[in-house]
Amino acid sequence: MGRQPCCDKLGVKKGPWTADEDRKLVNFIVTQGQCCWRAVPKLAGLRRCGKSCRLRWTNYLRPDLKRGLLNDAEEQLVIQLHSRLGNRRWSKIAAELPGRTDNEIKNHWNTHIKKKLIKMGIDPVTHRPLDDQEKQSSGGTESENSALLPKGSHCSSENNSIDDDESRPLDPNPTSEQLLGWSSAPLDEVEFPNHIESTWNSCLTTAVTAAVGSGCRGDGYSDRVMLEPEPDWGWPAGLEFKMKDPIGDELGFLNGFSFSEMDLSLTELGEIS
DNA sequence: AACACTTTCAACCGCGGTATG
DNA sequence: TCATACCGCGGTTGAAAGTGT
Repeated sequence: MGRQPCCDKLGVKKGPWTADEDRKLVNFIVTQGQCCWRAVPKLAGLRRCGKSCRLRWTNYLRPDLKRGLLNDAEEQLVIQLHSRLGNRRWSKIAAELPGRTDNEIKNHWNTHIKKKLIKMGIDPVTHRPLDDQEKQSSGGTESENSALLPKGSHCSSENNSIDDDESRPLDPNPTSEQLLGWSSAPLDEVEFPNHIESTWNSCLTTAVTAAVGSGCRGDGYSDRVMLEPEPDWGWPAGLEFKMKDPIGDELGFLNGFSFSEMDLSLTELGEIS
């Protein structure tokens, strides 16, 4: 003996919502609040299934929703988060963008961002340059195939914006540095010793400490830390510290923090050399 | 103006995890 | 403990709007 069914499938209306249905649903939720969705259609006088009501409310009628296309900053944040979380975390991505729904972000990704990335020569699934992947499939070396995750500055307006000027011819074979807007110096890769990989926090702390010591800023990711030189400091090369995440992506991540803001000593630097 | 084709996005579907009886 | 419904999620669909010829 289980629960009662959510709704009688017979007589349940499907398809686009009418203004009258919207009004009924909004009136009900505004006056009664969100209770169990199963009861909503009946109490609100709607011939809809509760699931449909919930979807309509969360994706369209909620008063705190923003309208219109995602702006540049939101788009960049989506790209950044998608590089870490992938397609299976739209709800987590949406949680980082107030007023936006997972459905909206998913749609925007599929209709706009994906195409822009492809046009820029970046694989929207792996976030690596497409030509790098060709090299990899034809036997490129590990260093040639350095993974490139977009970071805060990756798509910033000053360096490498995803702009709307689609008439401008694109470099058919952009280098990874061009894609990132970094200097032409090669990336360094530091493999962490096993003992440092004992926990995510110790890895991150060590990498961040190294970054501070190197005069870099950057972003923390679930499985790596991307480092970029401060433009004014004249640091010669971008650095990438690659590390495993022993815990998994459920641990959370750090959004666009500045290394210089973190109070870390430099004593752990020796651990990665 | 008319048609074909493409793009957009709201809504649906089905699945997995959780709650309930 | 088990069967079943609820909930939330990601993937997909299809009607409407937009664009090209």
